[in-house]
Amino acid sequence: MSWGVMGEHMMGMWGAMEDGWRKGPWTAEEDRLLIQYVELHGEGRWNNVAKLAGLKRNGKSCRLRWVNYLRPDLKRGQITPHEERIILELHARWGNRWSTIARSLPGRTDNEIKNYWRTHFKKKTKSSSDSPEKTRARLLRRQQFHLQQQLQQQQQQQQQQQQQHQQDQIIDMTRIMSLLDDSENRSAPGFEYPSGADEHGVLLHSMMNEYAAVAEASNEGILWDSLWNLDDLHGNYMTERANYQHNLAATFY
DNA sequence: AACTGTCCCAACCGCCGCCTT
DNA sequence: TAAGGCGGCGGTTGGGACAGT
Repeated sequence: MSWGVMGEHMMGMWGAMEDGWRKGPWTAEEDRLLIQYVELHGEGRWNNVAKLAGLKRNGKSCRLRWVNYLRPDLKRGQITPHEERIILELHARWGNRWSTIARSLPGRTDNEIKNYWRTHFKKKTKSSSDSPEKTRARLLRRQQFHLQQQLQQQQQQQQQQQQQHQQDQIIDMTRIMSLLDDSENRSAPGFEYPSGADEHGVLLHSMMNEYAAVAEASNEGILWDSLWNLDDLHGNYMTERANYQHNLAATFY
């Protein structure tokens, strides 16, 4: 049963309007009204939605629905290995600043990344007690399930791909610039990075060179692989960083 | 077949900072 | 300058789907 249909079914229960506002799952009709509102008035001024669109939802609920679900530029489907690595990398640097992390992943929401981190981190700590076979089987099943979902979403994504490609190139440069900032901040008082991270600067320069080398190719896959494979050239740094990530994560759970 | 555990995701809640008046 | 409103953010919850027992 879809959320929309279910929402309609549950109007009586969920729809109970404390303070005059509806809560719970959104119906297809509510979605339609919200999309219509944003098309006409743009994002923001969410408290006006009730007045102008006739929705019995408060502003926060409308904003959340739009940002996390209805926005046309959202990327559906499973988090890719590249995205996963970016999440790990940025989480190691910024901690639970999900919205900040989300800004580096076009089409992904803070909510999505937050959910992903929680479930996958929990899985990792827990699965240490599982047998490797069990873990593999579970992952395989899940991959098959997601593959089916991806096929359905492929067509939709193809339409967005061209726009996405341009955006990704901007993000690549943003990443490099933020690393530059980070590199500068390392000398700032109070900054602590794991020992062995001296190669950070070298890594950064390698990335810059690599970026310049592959930029001409204008191939997203090559670009990202080149950037991320650099990690493997800096084993010590990565080991230290992994420890750092582990310790950081441990402070959150 | 029924129950249990796990994964995943949508949605809500409460807090905080910014902006406007 | 203070107060109130609003939007953004991170944490948490609830529940469906699915697999394992």
